[in-house]
Amino acid sequence: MTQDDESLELVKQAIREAGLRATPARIAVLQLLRRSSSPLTHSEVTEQLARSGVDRVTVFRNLNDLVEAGLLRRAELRDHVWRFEAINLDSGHGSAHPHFLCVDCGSVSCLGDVVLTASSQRATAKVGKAIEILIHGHCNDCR
Amino acid sequence: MTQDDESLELVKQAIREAGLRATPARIAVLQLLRRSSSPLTHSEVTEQLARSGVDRVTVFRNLNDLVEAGLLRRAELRDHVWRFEAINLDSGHGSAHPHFLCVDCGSVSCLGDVVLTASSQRATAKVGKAIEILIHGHCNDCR
DNA sequence: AGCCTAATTGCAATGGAATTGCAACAAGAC
DNA sequence: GTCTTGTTGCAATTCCATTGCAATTAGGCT
Repeated sequence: MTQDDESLELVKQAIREAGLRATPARIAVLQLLRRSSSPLTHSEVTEQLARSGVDRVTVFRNLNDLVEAGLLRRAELRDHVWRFEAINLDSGHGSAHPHFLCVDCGSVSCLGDVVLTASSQRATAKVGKAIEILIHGHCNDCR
Repeated sequence: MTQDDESLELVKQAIREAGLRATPARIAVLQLLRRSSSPLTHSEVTEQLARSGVDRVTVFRNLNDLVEAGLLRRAELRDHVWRFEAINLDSGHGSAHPHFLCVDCGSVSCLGDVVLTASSQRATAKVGKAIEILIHGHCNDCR
């Protein structure tokens, strides 16, 4: 079994486990993003998959479906265009933890041990119940 | 001189110092945002100023002009909508501060006094330079 | 106060991302 | 194999943001 066959099976399995059908278009989208070293925009994904005859709208729906299924993450830089990134399951996504989003390259890093000060937690609670903390900035690779 | 006259003069002065003409539409936009306690979207600003007969496009251009002039800040809070916030050098909103975005109703609050713990700041610095902290959650009105 | 010019406005038209409706099609359970 | 239901492709549409252009006006100048 080649490396590609293996990754193909992993991708199929992940899609099915998420409750979606493993269609060629869906597989291609997830595989492309898992292999990409940086988040891709919808049009970048479309461009790649147009050769395989996949429709723009299908790419769009699949990206959204995969986000909803928890296999992709939607990131937004400052150009008002959605970017999509595969979520890597190995790297401890068990408990909720803050993320750092680089507004230059779009990469997302996990900040496992970042927390608010006690007084900040109280201030936040006054406004509502926090479910996610996201820090925007310029990552060290982009400077 | 009333409070309003005073703030009107301050707004006019700020616009002129930025190298722009103090037109009624421009004044209204900046005044509205300086009085708002949270960032407003373009459509929220438009809605407010439509009564005064200001065109959508004019609002748009003025928001952009004022951002370019350094009087407003454009924030992207992950819901794919631009929000604009006055940069007021004397009072809190000048420096970067965290925002709380309700994922239910989309309302935004400013959290002036929320900060990370010292160790969290160090952890963040390892990844990069933070420019905005964003907290998502359910606001108290939506529960 | 009145004039002049460049900045600004309003309106209509345009651009482009994202979405929807629907008929045709295919994945996967039986 | 067949059947059901999720999925796809295409065209049309919605929504947000921007642009071109003629009409208007702010603010410097006399």
